[in-house]
Amino acid sequence: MDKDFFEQVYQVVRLIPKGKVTSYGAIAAYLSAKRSSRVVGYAMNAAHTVKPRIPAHRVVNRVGLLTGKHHFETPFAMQAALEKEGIKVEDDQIVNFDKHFWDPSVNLKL
DNA sequence: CGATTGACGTACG
DNA sequence: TCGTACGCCAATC
Repeated sequence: MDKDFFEQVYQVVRLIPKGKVTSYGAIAAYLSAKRSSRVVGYAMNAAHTVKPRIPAHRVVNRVGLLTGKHHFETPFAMQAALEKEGIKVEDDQIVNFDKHFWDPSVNLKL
């Protein structure tokens, strides 16, 4: 099994603290593949096929937009999950996204 | 095997 | 400042 890019992505997503969110580009950049941001999103697409469940609801695009909410079991699942963690979501967009933003590299540096 | 799409991001006009 | 175009990697048609 070639724990490829996908495994790495899942690993990072699982490391996202509760009440925090990150972006595809951040994960891609952390994996030194910022140019493959799309692949990160694709990995998330298959995230539901991996175990344990991947908190994909904590992963959004760089503007904090819940672009992938439509891929959840229900479009509300993502927003509900975020709000449940204390993150406000308005118009499918995370409020104070920059404030809730979490970078994988931060976890390492610290 | 070639073309298109996608949960993105950056560059250019 | 806003809108459009392109690139990047992988999977699907």
